[in-house]
Amino acid sequence: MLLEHGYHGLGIQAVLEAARAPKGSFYHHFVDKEDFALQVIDQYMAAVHAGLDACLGSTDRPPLARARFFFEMTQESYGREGYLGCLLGGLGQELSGASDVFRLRIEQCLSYIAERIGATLEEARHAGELPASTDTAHLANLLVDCWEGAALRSRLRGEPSSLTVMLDFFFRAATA
Amino acid sequence: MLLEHGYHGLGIQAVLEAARAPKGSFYHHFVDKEDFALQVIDQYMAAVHAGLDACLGSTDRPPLARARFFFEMTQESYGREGYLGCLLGGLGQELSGASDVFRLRIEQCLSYIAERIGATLEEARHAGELPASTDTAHLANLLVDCWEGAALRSRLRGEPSSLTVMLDFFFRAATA
DNA sequence: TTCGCTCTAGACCGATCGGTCTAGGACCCC
DNA sequence: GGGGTCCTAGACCGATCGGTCTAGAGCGAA
Repeated sequence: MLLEHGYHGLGIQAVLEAARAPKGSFYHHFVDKEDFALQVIDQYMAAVHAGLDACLGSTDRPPLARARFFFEMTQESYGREGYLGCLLGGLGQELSGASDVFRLRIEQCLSYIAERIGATLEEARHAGELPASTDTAHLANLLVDCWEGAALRSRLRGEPSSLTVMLDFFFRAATA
Repeated sequence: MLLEHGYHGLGIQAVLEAARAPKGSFYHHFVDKEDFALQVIDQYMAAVHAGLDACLGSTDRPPLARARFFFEMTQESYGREGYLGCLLGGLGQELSGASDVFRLRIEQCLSYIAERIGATLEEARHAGELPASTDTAHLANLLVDCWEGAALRSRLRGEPSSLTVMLDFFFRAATA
């Protein structure tokens, strides 16, 4: 719901109705709306963490394919939710002009993802999949940024082609 | 203000105070809040249109450099506003899950920008700056998407390096 | 002078907002 | 049985929300 309506567009009342929970319970579990949203982000990141572990930690693919696989799995999860894109991108855009708490948290999340991808890209570099001169940390951050842009476009169009086009372009260019 | 606070985070009262306008005037000029925001988008697009004309229409640079110049000028305008990123990206992320009016309008705006950039990339292709096999329409859409992602990251960090890194990567890859 | 149009002005409205607070149920331990 | 903890429950609160509405000022044309 937070992804669909955004932070300000989603009222507490609607959350309660969707969860069939009374207000007392909400404020027992969360300090306030901000805390709720931050916890939703944490939960989202737990899922991302699990996805990173599953995709990057496996050994049945070479490193570069493992990095790509993570994004392909992410694309599938978007599809299951109607191509509403990425929660981090959504909240990041909505809230970073007005809230440093969210801005820094979301920057931290994206940096974490880039760091994990970067480690795999470094493996790919050592394995000769990427040019030896590649700065894999920079490349990973660039990939995450471009992915967020493609996710926005996927969201606007309600379909996934921008994601696939971006991945194709990116991985072809990175290996050149 | 719409860029800083987002649509729902910005109340009419704050707009009125900033503009030193009374409510009667606001509702005289705009049907409702949605109309106001759509008009802000139109105004933003008028500025983008002017920037596209100025950057793409000039003849003192080759086509590819003209395309890049548009994004560099855009980056400068972001800088003047404190690196809050792109209004279209911001509103697109905030509103497209809940409002088809905004989703379609913003998709239209981004497509228009891509179309204009695509025409210049087509010139670049004819001039031999891009491989003959390049699908310039696809490439332009990809550039706009990646730009939006880099703009989000610039916004989160409050600085422009993601924009420059993305442009460098993109233009190097596109010409390869 | 009168009329019509454009625009400003702000009081007012009902609804919704996020959050506070009191009450009570369930469970466990002494 | 009593006390403590955890949690549910929802009435209540003041503030803000987007929008409506009435009044009036200014201007130009007839």
